[in-house]
Amino acid sequence: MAKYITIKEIAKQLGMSHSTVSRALSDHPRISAKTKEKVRKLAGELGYQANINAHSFRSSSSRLIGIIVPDLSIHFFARVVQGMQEVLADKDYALVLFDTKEQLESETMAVERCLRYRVDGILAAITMTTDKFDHFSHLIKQEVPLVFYDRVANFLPIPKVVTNDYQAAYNAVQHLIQRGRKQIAHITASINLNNSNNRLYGYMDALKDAGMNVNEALILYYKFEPAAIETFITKALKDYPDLDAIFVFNDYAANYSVNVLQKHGKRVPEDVAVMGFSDEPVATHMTPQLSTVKHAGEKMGQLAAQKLLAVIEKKEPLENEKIIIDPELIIREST
Amino acid sequence: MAKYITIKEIAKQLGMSHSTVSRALSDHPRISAKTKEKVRKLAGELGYQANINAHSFRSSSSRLIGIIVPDLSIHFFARVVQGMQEVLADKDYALVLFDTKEQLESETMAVERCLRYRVDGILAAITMTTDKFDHFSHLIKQEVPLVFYDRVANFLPIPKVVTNDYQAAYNAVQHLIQRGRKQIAHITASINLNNSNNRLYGYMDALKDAGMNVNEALILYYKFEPAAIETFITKALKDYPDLDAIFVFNDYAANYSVNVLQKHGKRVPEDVAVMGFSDEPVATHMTPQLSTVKHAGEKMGQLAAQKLLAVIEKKEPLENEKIIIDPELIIREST
DNA sequence: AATTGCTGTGCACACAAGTGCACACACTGT
DNA sequence: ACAGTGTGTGCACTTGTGTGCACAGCAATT
Repeated sequence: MAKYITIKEIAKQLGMSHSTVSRALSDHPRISAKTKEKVRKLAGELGYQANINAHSFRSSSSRLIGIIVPDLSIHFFARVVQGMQEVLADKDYALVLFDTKEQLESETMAVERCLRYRVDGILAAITMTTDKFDHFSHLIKQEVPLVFYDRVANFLPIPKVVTNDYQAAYNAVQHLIQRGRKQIAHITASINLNNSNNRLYGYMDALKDAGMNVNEALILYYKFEPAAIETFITKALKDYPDLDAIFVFNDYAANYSVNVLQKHGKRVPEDVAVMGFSDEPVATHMTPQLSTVKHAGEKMGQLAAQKLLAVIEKKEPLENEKIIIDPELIIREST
Repeated sequence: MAKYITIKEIAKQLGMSHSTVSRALSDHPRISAKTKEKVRKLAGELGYQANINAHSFRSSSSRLIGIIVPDLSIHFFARVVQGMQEVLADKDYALVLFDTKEQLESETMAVERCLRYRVDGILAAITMTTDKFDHFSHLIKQEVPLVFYDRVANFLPIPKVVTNDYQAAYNAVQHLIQRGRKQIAHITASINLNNSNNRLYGYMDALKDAGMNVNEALILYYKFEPAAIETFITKALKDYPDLDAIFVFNDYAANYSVNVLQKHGKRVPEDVAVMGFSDEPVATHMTPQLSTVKHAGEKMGQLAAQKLLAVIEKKEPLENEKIIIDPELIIREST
């Protein structure tokens, strides 16, 4: 069992009361310089570290922030968490991490655990399967500071940090059109996430605004079975031999699409341009390097953490504020 | 401020003492079924969650495990953390995450914070720049359960979970030799990590055992400046036109090496075979797909967490045990 | 010399939850 | 009727830290 050093131990060794030690360590004016020196010296030697646990009682602040992440192995989310830590560590908060593995059940459990650990606030991105929100409503009722990032439940009246998926998709498709592409397919996620829906609407509107038709046969609602992409592209190439661009909702699926196209003897970008979304590492590792939309993970993490701190520290009531990170196209070789 | 529900609140609303509520919730035999029912009903309605903080006082167990990671955005480490969570969540531990960004200073701070939060144990991988170990010695002195994973300080007498880097590299190079390669270069990391050193020794011994010479001119001690790889390969191709394989210490650098080779008009694997290390997502996303060595992140996380739990629960003294995960070659297109 | 002021220290309590112990009450048996 | 037994509940104390308040000790002022 760990032998943690407490102020009591220091007090015992110095023959003074624990309150004197406490005051000496917090540089209280009514403690003599001599006593302070003695206490600090011994604390240093013993490697004393204040028990945050005990401190949380009096201050009713645990100095813990709950981080709810759908899948940490997605590079974007790892970057978000890094951004959060940068901001939170500065203010002496630690991160309690919960990876929900895209499972609603894990998400509910994560929220419960956050309550038990009495976290000072929660940063959450919902799973792809989240269709109940009682656990979040409950947090709001108990006035636990909560900020959504990236994957948000729009109808819940709390701050949210998101990328402008609609605009990003619109710009991406507009870019393809400006490159002279006439027949642009789209692969989207067949789930109830605003992100992919907004990207879908951005795609549609960009086409419409350019006077082009939206063709449902050229839209794949992808359910994360790679084979569906191959089937879709094969059929699309047969039915629409003039297909000359695909806009894909994430870089992994875009990479897979490129592989399928190349298998069919299509050159990318000469025959078919491919545009991804997120700027994951894969984008620069593929051949050709993928044009994509920057999904600024670190920045999103920082903004979300800053917003949460503002809510915690200023005791602002939760507001339905939306912080939007503007999209940025990254044009590489695939378009 | 968050309105957390306490047993006191429940007791107040039901007009009984908090100890009765406490006993009712823990199904104490001396509480009537009627009382238990009333308490449980109200607890459910109010969304009561026990305060782990308060509980840690009496049990002197915070139910927190400190996770020290060099860089969460490296896919391998994200997988390790996921593996850890799988094991720890089952036992009702939560993860306090510290990303050290490969900085010794951050690592020292992370250890201090772990002490302040009174974590029940720590899982750590050291940074590439860690050359002082006082912070870890201090943990050992205070008997805080500690297990190293992947990046370990060998001389510290605590459990470690590692992949057999030597054997993995040996097998990888042996595979290249079996494919008929005669002139095999190696790119290693020029840092004091056992991992890359062991991979280097594995490379050397595989060559020697096959009766081949180790040529220092064909070894690059890489300092994470990509330009160095281009310079190295260009010079190696000029000086040794028969260069027909490169074994690289990680997949990202391997991917970059493939790009450089292709730029020089070399076909991979026909002219030069390339072998990576880690099986990061990039390995399957590149063209050609990269042969590499499996670096089983999730499994490593699970093993490390299990070992830590064993130390915590059985109160085993820290031992200098080494858990070795056997290497597994993944042969794809690049060899 | 007595009073006042100032400074340093210690005591007691707060916080949330759990537990040993004591006590109250109901019921049983003699 | 009363001791004995069993059951349900509350009190008080525990944990580490910080803070309000009281008080001790000493110096300065009256």
